[in-house]
Amino acid sequence: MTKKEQILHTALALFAAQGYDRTATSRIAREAGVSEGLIFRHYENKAGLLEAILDEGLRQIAGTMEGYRLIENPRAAVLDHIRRSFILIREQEAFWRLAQMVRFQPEVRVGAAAKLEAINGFIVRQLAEQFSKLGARAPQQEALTLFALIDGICIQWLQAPEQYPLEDMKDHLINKYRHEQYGLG
Amino acid sequence: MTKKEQILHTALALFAAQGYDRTATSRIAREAGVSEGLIFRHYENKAGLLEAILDEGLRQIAGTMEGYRLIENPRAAVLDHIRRSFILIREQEAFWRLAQMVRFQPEVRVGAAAKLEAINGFIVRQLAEQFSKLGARAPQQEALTLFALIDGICIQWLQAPEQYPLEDMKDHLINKYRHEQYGLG
DNA sequence: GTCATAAGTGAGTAATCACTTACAAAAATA
DNA sequence: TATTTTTGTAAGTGATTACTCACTTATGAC
Repeated sequence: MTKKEQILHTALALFAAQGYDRTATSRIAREAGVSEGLIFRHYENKAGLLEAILDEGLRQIAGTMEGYRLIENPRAAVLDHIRRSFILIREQEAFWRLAQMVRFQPEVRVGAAAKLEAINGFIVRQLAEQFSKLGARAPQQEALTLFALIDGICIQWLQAPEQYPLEDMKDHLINKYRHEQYGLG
Repeated sequence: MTKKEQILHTALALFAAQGYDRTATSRIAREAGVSEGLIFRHYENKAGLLEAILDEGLRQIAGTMEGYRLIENPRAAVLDHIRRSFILIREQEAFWRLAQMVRFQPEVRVGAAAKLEAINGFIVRQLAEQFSKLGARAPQQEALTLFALIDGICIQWLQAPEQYPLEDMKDHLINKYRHEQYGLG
């Protein structure tokens, strides 16, 4: 791992644990084992470091959420989306925690919001298409519902990872969406 | 409005708009039309001011969520919960935005987390009871699902209040939970 | 009216922090 | 080998900020 990567990695861990504003660049440097100046050699400023972290995380999310259209059966596609989402939740805990904290920070919204909204929009559109194929009366709302549900579960879990029954919720969700009849409603 | 209330009110607005750490106490004082020293006469420190704000918000939420047990019909109770939740979302926008931002901040979690979790626990328990009466196979998971869903919708809306179809989602949710058959699944 | 307490002010301060700068070592390039 | 570029460091620095303190003004209680 290069020192530049070391900085990124350490900053993610500290930002996620204490918050962006409460993490001093001097602390990042110390824990990463580099001089403080090096941070500003590799990244324009502290905000630039944050944006690099978010970019890297979003890149991985986009990667995981790629193989969408490959699945023909719409119900299988929805279930696959749920499974992939829970994998991402578990694998990227620090990133999600950081993302949650800076989500409403105006400064950040400018930089990373566009990319995040692009991914979100893509996912919701894909989901809506699947729900449409399943005969849902309001596919758009169904898609937004599932999206919000996964988001909400992720947040609840982040708040108490050792207590929240994440695995149970995944099974419950999959079971729910395996049998749901959208045409009836 | 007393100057103490003025401080609280102004601080909520600024914290919600810019974030807790990015809001200087000098700024709060200026916008509230008081001297900076007065803030520390009425509140022990900046964190104490934040806690007072959160306490006040939680008090109102607890109030709105009180009249629960009054409703006999379990399905009506669930629908009532959904309606009350959406009212709270709309009425307390600034509070929710602030709550979202500080939700993962360790320092805050110590103070306000206990109260919030008490309210959340109460709500989830009530919901689980209603779902149980409705014959749900997994009432606890059903309750957590609805809770996470509302939480997720709130967050999505907060992120783009002018674009997110909050009213549509409320109608969709109510319609969904009006007809849902929990015993089948 | 007097006194005690509460409300309010504003200038000051110690500490923190993001960022700079001057310089050195290492690596790449020729 | 000589030179240019990249990577790295250590010691600042100016600005910001939460909080204090000495002091003044208002509010009751008796």
